[in-house]
Formats: sequence, structure tokens, C-alpha cells
Amino acid sequence: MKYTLERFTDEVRSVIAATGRVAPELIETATPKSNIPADLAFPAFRAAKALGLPPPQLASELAASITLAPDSLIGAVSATGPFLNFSLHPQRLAEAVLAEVAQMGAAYGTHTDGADQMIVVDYSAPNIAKRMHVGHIRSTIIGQSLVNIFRALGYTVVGDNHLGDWGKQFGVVLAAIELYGRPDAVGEAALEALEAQYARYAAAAKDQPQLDEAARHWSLRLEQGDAQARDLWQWCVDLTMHAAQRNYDRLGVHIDHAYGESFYEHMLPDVIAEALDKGVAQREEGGAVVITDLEKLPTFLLQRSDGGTLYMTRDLATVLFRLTEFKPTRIVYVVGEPQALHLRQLFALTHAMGHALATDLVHIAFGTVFDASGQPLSTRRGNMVYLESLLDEAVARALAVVEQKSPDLPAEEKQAVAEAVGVGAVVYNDLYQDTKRNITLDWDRMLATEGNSATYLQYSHARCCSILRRAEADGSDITHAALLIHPAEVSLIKHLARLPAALREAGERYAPFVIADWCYTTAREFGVFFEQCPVLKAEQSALRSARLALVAATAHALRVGLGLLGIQAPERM
RNA sequence: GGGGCUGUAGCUCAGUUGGAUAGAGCAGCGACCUUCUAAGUCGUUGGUCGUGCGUUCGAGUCGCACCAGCCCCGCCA
Repeated sequence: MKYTLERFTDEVRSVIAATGRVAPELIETATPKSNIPADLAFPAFRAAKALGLPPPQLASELAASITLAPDSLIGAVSATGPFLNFSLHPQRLAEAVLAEVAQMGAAYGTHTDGADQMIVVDYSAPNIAKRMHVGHIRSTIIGQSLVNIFRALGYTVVGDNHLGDWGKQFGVVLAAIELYGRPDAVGEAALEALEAQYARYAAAAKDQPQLDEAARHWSLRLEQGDAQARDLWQWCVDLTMHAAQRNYDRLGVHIDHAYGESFYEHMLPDVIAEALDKGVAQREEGGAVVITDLEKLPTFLLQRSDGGTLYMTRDLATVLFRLTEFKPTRIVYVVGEPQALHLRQLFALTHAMGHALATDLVHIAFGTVFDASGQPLSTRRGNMVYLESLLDEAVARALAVVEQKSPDLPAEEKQAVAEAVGVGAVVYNDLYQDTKRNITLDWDRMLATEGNSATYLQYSHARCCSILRRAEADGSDITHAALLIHPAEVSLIKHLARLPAALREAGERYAPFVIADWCYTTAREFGVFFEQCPVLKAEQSALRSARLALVAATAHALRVGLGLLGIQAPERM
């Protein structure tokens, strides 16, 4: 099926073609700037050049020779200088868009572009035996939003949480537990204690070499499948994942799999052997396996000289596993920008070995979070911000606002609204701008409840719900849609019609901010409508009913948009 | 030394097959609550689009060179 604006664009191209004066390949369309009173433009420069005419002359000749069908979505055609401008027919637009939203409901805006295509999305990836912190929130939030967006585009999507549950540092975790005991705290507090033990052990090992030895021994026992080591390790995994799940639940995150790095341990010898067999990698005299001269990339290692494996080894095994397990057309890595080179090397290596030749390997790099003074966040610096406390703080601040603005809500609902608003603010802070940019942690901006903020979007939605609640109507009567010709109504309807295109663009650009931007503009358009067009007190009952339908459509569309971002849409606040 | 990302209003950001007068929010100033949620709406102030060349009817957008910030460049992840 085609959405209204797609049909409008098709129609514009077709009426230009029907004049017989412009070759099809020269029919291009552009969206006019907001100061131009038109919805689609045909810049006549190229076509005029081909005909040897001045562009304004061609534009006006075309305008004169275009004829419109009686039921056309095009309301007006006019030449303005070298541009041929087309305007939507407001009444037919209103009828078409409201019918679409009413019919599709929660599926409004979705497409079937990705039918029969599988995308694997690698995101979140917290480290075992550690708390999640701001370093993990970006991958988690951006990744989940991309998953939502691709699903809405019709793709089959598998999310995989590539847990940091293996590697050299795990020996230290286990040795520290042996020496200091298992923390008896629960949840994040237990992880905090484990982190402290880790730091204490690492510090002590500096002048007690036997501690270093013990850690290596534990690491070895773990790799060899020793039962006690494996039990301790499993305890750490369960503890961490239980704590992580609470954060995921609050953030609306659901990740299908969590294979983790450890899952690939037994595949590593074969992977290294394959790279050597295919001549992509070479074993140096010292024993290390290196990859050199690959697509002008810097040399990198697949195996250490002591026989140990590396991040790269496990990542390579991971790609190969995903290719056979899921047969994806695309694998998307939602990983920070500092790892850009590592992933370029991984992708090049995979291709050089003859794998993933029909699969797109994509790195969606996001910027780093810095503190207010421009320093990277780190435990060592003492400026680390942990995810759970970040969310708690956001919710606490939101609760204070709810108490002040809506003192009459039941206590339970106040808490629920504060949770939605606080968590929504944190999520929106990561999604409202291009993910490539670095972020400076600024509480006031992050938790803003005005302007371009999650709260503003939620508030707009709640206002829609409030009108429908008071009208005791669901806005499903769209028979009077053609009455919606007030500029604020037309403008809002046009914008609702843009959601399908915004969704497609968000997918093509891997850019949740396109959806955020659409939501924000929707809220602004609704704000103007809200001020200028009374719904409950509309002058006629038919108009009231049409406006109720528009309010319902706005609420529907906003819920879709917020849902794509992973932000809740309370009905009251 | 090589490579990646970024540079647009005082601050945070949009501006993508090159198109018409470069747009928002925040901050500042001013207006609007006996009318559907003022967490709102309207008005106003604020710009050598990092710099310089080039490509063309036309450049914030494309190319080249430079400048600044962040990040990366084999035995961590």
C-alpha cells in the first residue's frame, strides 16, 4: 500500500509527465522551504536547459498546461519563478490521512520494505561483574531504538547482547572472590562490592606477585572448564544480568539473545586455523598470529604470542556464528566511535576470509559522554555515573515536578508518571540528536521538561488523551474530516502524513533522531492547534467530531513515534 | 607521521539525491491562564554556516588545502 504523501508525489510526477514536455529522468521534486506556500516543488532548471528555454518560462507554461483529475490530491499548481509549485488539496488530504491513521492504528507509519530480510543488531554489551554506567546506556538505547525502527520497516530483527563475560580480567574477579569472599549484598550493591574487590586485588597484586599468579591460575581454570571456576563465573553472570534486567525493564529494552563472549571460546582455535589456512593471517616467529597489509589498515593480532586469544578473535568467531545461525542480510554493530578502527579491521578480515560477501556489516558509531568539565567519565577519575543511579535521579527530579504540577493525581499514578518522564528524559537525551556527536553530561539539559524534550512530547500526548477523555469519545468518527481547513489543522494533518517517510529515513540513516525530530514537530503543531482550535466547544457538532478525530490521530501517531524511541506515553501527567 | 568523527545564533542542536528569505529549543526581553492540562502558546533580540580556494545558473550541502576539538593506530576490551 502507499501512504497519502507517496500518492501525492506520484501524482505530481505523473501530471508533469502527462504534459509531454519533460523527459521522465528530468522530473525531480524538492520540498519547498517553510516560507513557500506549497507542498512539493519541481525546480525547472535542468528541464528548461534541455529545451533551451528560460526556467521561469517553462514553469509557467507547464502550470498552464497541467490538468488535474476531479479527485486529485493536488489542490493547486502555480509557477513561482523557475519553480513549479504543487499544493495539497486540504479536504482530500484530511480525509485520506485520518482514514489511514484510523485504519492502521498502532501500525500507522510502518512499511513492509524489509520483508524476508534478517538484520542482526549487536547492542548494549555490558561487562559481567560490573555495574552498567553511562558508557553502556548509549549502545543500549540507540540499539533498541534501531531494533524498533527496523521492525517497523518490516525487517525480521534479532538483537544480540554481546556480553563482556570473558577475557583476562575474569581471573582477577574470581581470585578476588576467593580471597575476600562473595559479597553478601544484592543487586547493584553486590556489583559495586565486586568492583571494589577487583580494584583492591589489582592494587595488592602490584607488590604481591603471588596474587597475579593466582589470578592467572583462575583464568586458566575457567578456560579449562573447571567446575568451581565455572560455578563462580555463572554466579557473577546471573548476578550481573539480574541487575541489568531491572535497567532494561525500565528502559523498555528487550534483547533476544545474550550469547556473550564466552559462548565463542570453543570456536576460537578453528577460527585462527582458518585465517592461517586461507593465508589471510601469518604466524610470527614469536608465535603471535598477525594480519598485515589488509586494505591499507594497520597491522593487528588474532592471537597473542603466549597463545591467548583477543577481542578480535572472539569478534571474528561471533560474525561467523551469526552468519550461519541467522543468515542475515545485515549485521549492525551499535558500538562507540573509539572502536571504529577495530570494526573496520574485523569487517575487512571477515571479507578477506571469504565470508559475509552478501551481508552488509555496519558500524553505527556513537560519540563519547563527557562530564561538565569535558573529562571522559571513568571510575578512576571518580566522576563515573552509573545507569541505575542516573535513572533514579531522573525519576526523583521528575517526581518533584509532578508533585508541583499535578498534586491531585493518585500517589501511585504520580510515581508511574515520574518514572515515565524521568526515564524518558534520559532516553531522549541520547536520541534527539545525531548519534555520532559527543555528549556533555548536563543534568539541567538532560532532564529539561520544556522545549525539545521527552516531557514535552509526553505532555502533548497527555493533552490529546485529556480531550478525548472529557469528550467521552475515541475520535473514530472520521466522516467530517473535510471540515478541517483551519491553518493549524491543515498543518498538523500534513505533518502526521509525514510519519511514514520519517520512519523510512530513520531506517536508511540509522538515525533515531529523525523520529525524535518528527515527534517534536508533531507536538509543536499540536500545541498551535490546541491554542487556536477548540475541540469540546467547537461551534458545530460535526466540526467537534472532526477535531476529535484529529486529536485521536495525533495521539495515535505520537504513541507510534514515542514507541519507536522506547519512551512511554502516559495518558495523564 | 597516518586515519576516523565533529565544527551552523551566547549555549545545545536540525538543515541528505546542491535550489527560493539558513531553522528550532534553552538563555534574554515582552505578551497571554473566569474557555479542552501554562510541563503550553505568541512576539522579539541574536548568524563572516571554522578559514581559503575551486566546481556551476545556483554551495551550509560537492572537491582540494589548511585551522581547531575529540578519538584511534599488534600482544586490553
